[in-house]
Amino acid sequence: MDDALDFSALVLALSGQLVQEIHTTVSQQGFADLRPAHGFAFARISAGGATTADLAEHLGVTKQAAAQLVEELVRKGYVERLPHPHDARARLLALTATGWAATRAADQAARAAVAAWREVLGETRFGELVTDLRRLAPRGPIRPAW
Amino acid sequence: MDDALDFSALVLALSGQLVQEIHTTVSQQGFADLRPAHGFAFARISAGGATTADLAEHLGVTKQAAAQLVEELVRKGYVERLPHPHDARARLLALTATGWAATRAADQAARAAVAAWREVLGETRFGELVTDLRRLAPRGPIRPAW
DNA sequence: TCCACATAGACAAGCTGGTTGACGAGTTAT
DNA sequence: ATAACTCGTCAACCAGCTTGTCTATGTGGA
Repeated sequence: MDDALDFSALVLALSGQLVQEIHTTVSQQGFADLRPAHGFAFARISAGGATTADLAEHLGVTKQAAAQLVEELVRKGYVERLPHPHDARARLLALTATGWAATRAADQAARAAVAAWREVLGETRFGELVTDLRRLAPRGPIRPAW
Repeated sequence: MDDALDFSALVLALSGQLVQEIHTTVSQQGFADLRPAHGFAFARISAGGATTADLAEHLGVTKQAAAQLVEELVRKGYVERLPHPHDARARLLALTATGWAATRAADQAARAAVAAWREVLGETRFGELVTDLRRLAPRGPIRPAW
C-alpha cells in the first residue's frame, strides 16, 4: 500500500528524464547555448503577445530576472523585441526564425521521448494514462519547479 | 494524435505541483529553512553510509557543492558528520533527530498529495497508473532536473 | 483637465549556489 | 616503498537570481 512514495519518485524521475532528453537532443541539434529553463520562456513567447513583464509572471520570477533572460536570448539570436502597438513603454517579444527552429526541435524531442513511452505501454494503455494525467495535473503555466 | 506534447506538459506540471506541495507543507511544519533541493540530499543521507563524495555523485554536482550543502545542513541542525569507521579521510553523514523529523514531514506531504490524486482516479485506475509509470521511469537517483 | 497613482522596463548592488583549480592527509595497488 | 588515487578543504570566480531605485509612459478619478 506504499505506492504513494513510489509514485512521487516515479513522477519526479519521469519528468527529470523528459527534461534531460529534450535538453540533450536540442543541444545536439545545434542549440547548445540553450538550457532547460529557456524552454519555459519559449513556451510563453511563442504563444504571442508577451512583454517582459508577462514573461516574468509566467516564469514566476522578478521582471529584472526576466529582462536579463530576454537580453540573453536576444543576444543569442532567438528572440527580438518589437515596439508595442498600444503602449510606448512596453516591447513586444517575438521569436526569430532561429527561435522557432529551436522550439520545433524541442517539440520534436518531446514527441520522440513520449513516442518511446507510448510504445512501451501500447496505444490503449497510453491513452488511458494521458486521460488520467489530464485529470490530475493543475492548469496554469508550466514553470521550473526547484 | 497530438497527445505527445500534452503528455510532456502534464508530466512536468504534475511533478512541479508535487514538489511545490511538499515544499509548502514542510515549510509550514517548522522547516522553513529547507528548500526542495535539500530533499534529494536527505534521500541519500537517510539511506545510510553516505560520505560527502557519495552525496555529490548522487546529486550530480561537484563535491565542493555537496560539501557546501552538507555544511549548511549541519549548521541548521539536520545533519551530523561522524567519523568514518574504515577511512580516516572520510566522514559519515547522518540525519539528526530533526533531520529525521523533516524527512518524515516530507514523506507525509508526498503521501497526502498522492492520496488526493488516488481519490480523484479511484483505486483501480490509480493502481494501473502506478504500474504504467513503473514501466516508464528510469532507475537511478532522483535528482533536480533544471 | 489635471494630478495621483500604477506599470514597463533599465540600472546598480548584492546574495546564493554552483563552478574550476590546487592542496594536504590518508588509502590502495604495484 | 612508492606511485597513484581519493576524501575533504580552501580560494577564486561566475551565473542567475534577488531587492531597491529610477525614468518614462499610461490610467482613472476629482
